[in-house]
Amino acid sequence: MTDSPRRRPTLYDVAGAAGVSKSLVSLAIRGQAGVGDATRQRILAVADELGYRSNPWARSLVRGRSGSVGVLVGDLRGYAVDVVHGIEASADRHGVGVVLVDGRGDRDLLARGVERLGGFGVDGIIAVTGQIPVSAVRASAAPVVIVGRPDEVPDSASQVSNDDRLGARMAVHHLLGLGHRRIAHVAGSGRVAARQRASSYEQTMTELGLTPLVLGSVAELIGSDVTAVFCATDRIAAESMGAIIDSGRRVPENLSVVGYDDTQLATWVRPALTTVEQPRHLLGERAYAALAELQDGEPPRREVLPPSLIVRGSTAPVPANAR
Amino acid sequence: MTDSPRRRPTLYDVAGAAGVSKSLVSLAIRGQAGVGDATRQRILAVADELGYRSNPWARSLVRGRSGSVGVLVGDLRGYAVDVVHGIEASADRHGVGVVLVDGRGDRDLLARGVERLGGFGVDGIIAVTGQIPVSAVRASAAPVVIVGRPDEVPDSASQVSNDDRLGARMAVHHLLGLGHRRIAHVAGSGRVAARQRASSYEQTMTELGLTPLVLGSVAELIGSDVTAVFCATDRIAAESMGAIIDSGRRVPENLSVVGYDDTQLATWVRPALTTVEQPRHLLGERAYAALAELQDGEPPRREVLPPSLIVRGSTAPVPANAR
DNA sequence: TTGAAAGCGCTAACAT
DNA sequence: ATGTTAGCGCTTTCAA
Repeated sequence: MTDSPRRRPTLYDVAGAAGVSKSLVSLAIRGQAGVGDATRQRILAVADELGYRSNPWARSLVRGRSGSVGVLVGDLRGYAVDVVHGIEASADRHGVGVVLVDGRGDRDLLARGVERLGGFGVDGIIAVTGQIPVSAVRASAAPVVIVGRPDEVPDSASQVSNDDRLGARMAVHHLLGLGHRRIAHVAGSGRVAARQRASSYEQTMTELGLTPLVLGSVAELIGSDVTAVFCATDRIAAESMGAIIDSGRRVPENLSVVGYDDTQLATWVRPALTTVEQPRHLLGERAYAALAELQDGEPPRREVLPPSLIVRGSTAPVPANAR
Repeated sequence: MTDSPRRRPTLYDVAGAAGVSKSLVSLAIRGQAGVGDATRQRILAVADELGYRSNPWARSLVRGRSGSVGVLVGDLRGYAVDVVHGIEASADRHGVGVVLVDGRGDRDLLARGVERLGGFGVDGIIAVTGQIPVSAVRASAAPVVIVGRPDEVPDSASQVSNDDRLGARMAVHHLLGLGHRRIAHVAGSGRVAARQRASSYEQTMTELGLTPLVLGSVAELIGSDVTAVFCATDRIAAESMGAIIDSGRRVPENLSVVGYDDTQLATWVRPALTTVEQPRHLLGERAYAALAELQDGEPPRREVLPPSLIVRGSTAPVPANAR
C-alpha cells in the first residue's frame, strides 16, 4: 500500500480518475465556462463518487480571499443577536458566509477576537460592541465596521449606530404627552451610549422647563413624587419595575416606566415594557453594507439610525392626584 | 513601481530584510529551537517592524489543520449561549479558537452551517442544537459532537445531553413535596427533549398513583382544580404565568408554576421562576472534551448529565382549601 | 546553526 | 475545448 488509508481526495485524484487535467476539474467544479458538457458531467460524477471537497485553505490561499466576513460580538446575550441576524441576512444575499467570535464582554478577548478572525482570513470584520479596543482595530488587516458607540472610533473604521440622543428625547416626549412632568432617569453604565441617553434626557427636560433628576438606582426614588422613570436600558427598567412593585406601588397606575432597546425582556415582564427600539436588524444590514463599501475601497463613514418608540403597558397617563 | 503599494509582508520579505532564509524566519517566529539567539532577536525585530503576520491559509494548508473548532448554534437566543461559554472556556484552556455559525433555527441553514464550518477548515464541530440533520453530520469531514437531542444521532458523532427524564421527575417531586397532587404539564414542541419531559412527567405521576394531565396550553386550565403546573420550558412557564395572572389568579398563592432550563427569563419574571436547570456550562465543557476524544481517534460516545432544581418564588405549598 | 528545496491543493494565465 | 505550468505563503525534510 502506497496510499494512506483514507486521505481526502484532491483535484488531482479526481482528474486522474476522470482522465482529464486538474484545471478542467477545477473549472467544472466551479461551474465555469470552458468545459465541454459531456466532460463536465463525467468530472462531476467522478468527483461526487470520490466524495471530493475542495480544500478551503488552498482556494483561499491562491485567491487571496475567503468569501466570508467575521462578526465580533461583545455579548451574545443582548440585542447584538438581532444585529447579527441583520448582518447574516445581507451576507446571505451576497453569498457571503458569516462567522462569529464571542468576546464575552471582555476587552482582552475582544482584542484577541479581532486577531483570531484575522487569523481565519475573513475578508472583513463587523464588531457588534461598544467595547472594541481601538488598537485592535488599527492592527486589523481586514476592514472593520463598528456597530455601537466605543469611546473612540479609529479613522480607518466605519461606524453604524443608533441615535441614542434622539431615543432619549422620544422617551421623554412620550411621557410628557401622557401628562407626566416629574420624570426621573435611571442611568446605565458609564459608556458612551448610556451617557448620551442621560445627557439627552437632561437636555430635553431642561429645554422643556422641567427639572431633570438622574438616579443611579430606582431605590433612590423612594418617597419622591416622581410619576415616571425613563431607564437607560430594558434590563434596568425590568429591575426597576420589580423593585417598584416590591415596594407596593403599581406600574403604570402609580408610576410609568420606559426602557430602552426593546429586548425580548420587554415583552416578558408584566406589565410589558414601553421602550425605545433600536433598529437592530437594520443596524446589521447597514453594517454589512458599510463593510462592503470599505472592501470596495470607499472611505469609512459614520451612520446614525433613528430608533422608534414601542408603547406597551408600562406607561399610562399621570395619576389624577399627582397631576 | 514594480511592487504593489501595500502588499502584506510575507516570510520571504522578512527573510530578505533580515538577511536570512525563509526557514529560519519560520522557526524564529514560531519560537522553535534551532535558531541562534542573536539571529532570533534580529528576525523578530524585523518581523515586528514590517508588521508581519503569518498567513493562516498557507499555514493551515501545509499543516493540514487549523487549530480551531466550529460551533453550530441552532438558536442564539436560548440557553445555547451558556453552552457556548462552556465550550469556549475549555477551548481557551487548550489554546484552541472557537468560531460560531448561526443556524437561526432553520434546518437548511444548519446543514449549510456544517458545510460552511468544514469550508473554514475547522478541526471539529460541536452542534448545539437538537435539529441538526443527520445527513449533514455524515457528510462532515470533521468530527462532530452534538449537544442536545436530535431525532437521530449518527453513529460517527458523540452526544452530550441533559437528562430530561430526570429533570421532569425532579419537578414533579418538588411539587409533590409542597403538597400538590393535581399537577398538570404544559407540553412543549414535539421534539425529543420535550417528549421526554412529557413522558417522564406522565410516568412519574402514574407511579405515584396520580393522574397525569398533559395540556397544549395553559388556557385549557381554566376552571380546573389543578394546583400546580410543570411547564416544558421557561418560555412556556413565563407565558403561562402571564396568562394565569391575567385571568385573575395568583402565582404561587393559587397556582404553583415550574419551568425548565433556567434561562435568564426565569429571574426576570415576577415571581421568579422555580425551574429545572440544565448544567449548561458543563454541557459545553463535556462537549469540548468529547470532541477532543473524537479527534484523538477514540470512539464516539453518549453522555447524559443530570439537571438540578432551582427553587424560586413561583412555587409554594398547596393552598389549604385545595388540599 | 543555517540554507535550499520540495511540496500542501488550488487557481489562473498561458499554451495547444 | 483541453492541457501545462507557475505560483499563493508556509512548514519541513535534508544538506551544508
